[in-house]
Amino acid sequence: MKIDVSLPDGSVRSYDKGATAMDVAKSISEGLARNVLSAKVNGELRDANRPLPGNCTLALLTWNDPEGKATMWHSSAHLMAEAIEALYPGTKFGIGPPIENGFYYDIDLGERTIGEGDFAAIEAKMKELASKKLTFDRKEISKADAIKYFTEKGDEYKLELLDGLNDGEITFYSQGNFTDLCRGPHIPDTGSIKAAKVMSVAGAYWRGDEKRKQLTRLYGITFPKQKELEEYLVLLEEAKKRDHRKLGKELDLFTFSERVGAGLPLWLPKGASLRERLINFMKNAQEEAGYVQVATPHIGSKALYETSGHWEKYGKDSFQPISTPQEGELFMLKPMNCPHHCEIFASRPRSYKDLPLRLAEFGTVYRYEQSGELHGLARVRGFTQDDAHLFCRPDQVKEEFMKVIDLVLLVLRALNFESFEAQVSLRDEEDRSKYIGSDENWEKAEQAIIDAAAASGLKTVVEYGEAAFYGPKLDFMVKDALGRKWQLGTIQVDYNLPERFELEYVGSDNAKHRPVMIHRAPFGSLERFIAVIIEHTAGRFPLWLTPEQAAILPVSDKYVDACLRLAEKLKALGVRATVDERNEKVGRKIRDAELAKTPFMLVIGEKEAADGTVAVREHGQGDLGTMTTDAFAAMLEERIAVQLRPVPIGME
RNA sequence: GCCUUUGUAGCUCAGGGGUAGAGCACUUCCUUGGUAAGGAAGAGGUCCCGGGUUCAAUUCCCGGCAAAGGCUCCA
Repeated sequence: MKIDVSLPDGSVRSYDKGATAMDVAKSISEGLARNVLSAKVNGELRDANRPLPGNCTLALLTWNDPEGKATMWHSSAHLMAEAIEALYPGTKFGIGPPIENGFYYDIDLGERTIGEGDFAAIEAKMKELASKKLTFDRKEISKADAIKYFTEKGDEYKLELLDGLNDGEITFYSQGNFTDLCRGPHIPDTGSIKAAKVMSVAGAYWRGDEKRKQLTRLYGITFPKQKELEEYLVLLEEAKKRDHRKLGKELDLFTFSERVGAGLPLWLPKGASLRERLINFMKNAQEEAGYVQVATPHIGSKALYETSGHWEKYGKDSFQPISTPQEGELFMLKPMNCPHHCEIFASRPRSYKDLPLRLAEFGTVYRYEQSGELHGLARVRGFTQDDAHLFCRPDQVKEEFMKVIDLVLLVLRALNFESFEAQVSLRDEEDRSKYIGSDENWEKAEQAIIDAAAASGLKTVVEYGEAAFYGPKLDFMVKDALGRKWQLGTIQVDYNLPERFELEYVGSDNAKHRPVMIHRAPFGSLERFIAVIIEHTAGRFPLWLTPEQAAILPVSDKYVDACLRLAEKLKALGVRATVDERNEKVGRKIRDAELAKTPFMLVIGEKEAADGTVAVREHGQGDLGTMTTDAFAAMLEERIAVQLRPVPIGME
């Protein structure tokens, strides 16, 4: 008996019945066989050493495949569990899944506690066990036997997990002295794990339920090469250095004050100027795209949010209504701009000829985020959205949506985000109670997004349960310079709010029609966006955006006057530059300007003051030589033009 | 919101039941120095806030607030 195996390259190979994915790998090359971690058989993840079920499609997964990594880390969780069981007998185990960077295992150590000081011992034990090349053995087991095993072991967590499983679908995996309830798959043996590190320890509730016992969650990561672990640790160090909270302080961009309140950022002059430049950039782009600016207050009556549905949905978790001397009068801090914009649309009769109407506002909104969620600028309670609402006819939705996609891509290009993906965020497939509006409207909106994204040539991934409560979204996830993912811009199609606000326009048929709304914010929020660009650029902002483009450094205070005149001249030429008038040596001024990440330093001494030139030094590059002031300004202008040049849109 | 940890000068941090410490930053003076830290002197603190224990609390205990990490949540 032979079976046919179709490989991803399209080839079909024939094997004896009972062959495993590993056998297939060996038949291709020894090297591949060494690197195989798991396999995808007919689209299903399986152990590489399990016999293939018959004719099938097969993809061999290695460390280069995300699913291969996940298999390795899942197995590593088991390995860590074995190490923990060896070091701390009697430990009970919860769950131990792979995560984006590594894995964790939730454990119950009883009276014992574990701290960073214990990590080294666990790592050593893991490495010792890994080097034994222990195989992961899969075993199908009856529910009764499984219960018996964990009852004898006294592990109530596993028993609870078993409770939710059906007889006949239960499997155990064993390696060395450790046996775990597990669906698998696992790597062939622990020999692929060459480097292991326990990263951190934290508390986590059993099954994420705060009413239940808190277990100890141990995070770890493993690699097939020691060198990769070292590179990973370097990356973590780099991420720490780029932390926007740290850089925000060092670069004088923003601050927080206990007295003002948690999650309420205070923009310092440099940060505010940077923010202003982002706003102007977006205003210009929007003006070209036919938007009009509007402005609305920071509060609105409670009734407004009852109409929009926000009160019902988020009222109890929001900043509570503001009362006035008048009995029964209540106002809310606005959590979104859309209700205000709906009322602008409704302020007079609208014709189909007026559409699309694109109302834009840098609107500051306030949301009561849980205290534990606040995080620098990335998660705050008061923030400014580059918000706009497009009111259009149903037949305009697709084109308008595609234009918004172009705008988002323009923004990503201008800030050098090379890598990104678009996520179609749809309703939760099961629980629909979280959303307002009819199924019919939702389906129209979902289809509109999928169509527009496809027509724009965007590659998308679909996520269920990520929609806004009034409509589905297209969210842009960018990868920063360190490969970390951030959610930035969002575009949403909404058939529901126009209904709730009874918005209408008169069509060419002289009848009333309901417009469709598109909500969109390419930056998302300025706060979050700035947090991301700080970390993406490590504080070395693009020249057009950076608060200070050049530091003018007099060699001694004899040349301060010349420097001040130079600053005036540069200002007239559109260059942002300030003079370092301190009584310090030029070496010191250069050092401080370098640390402040100022892109250019202009050293002015006797020679430059006399002939009106500047000695230019570039951040991180060193001395560029002497040039005229005009030539320097022209160089800046040219560099900025290159940074902002529209690049033909090409997807990843 | 929950768990753990932390909170000392503008910043980074040491210390410790009995009158508060360093480096950097800041002020003044000296120095006028050409591409990553010139020198000296000085000023600067409600030791997060409130309560308790104690002869005595910045230190120990309790409660709050804030921050970090994690969990849950996110219009």
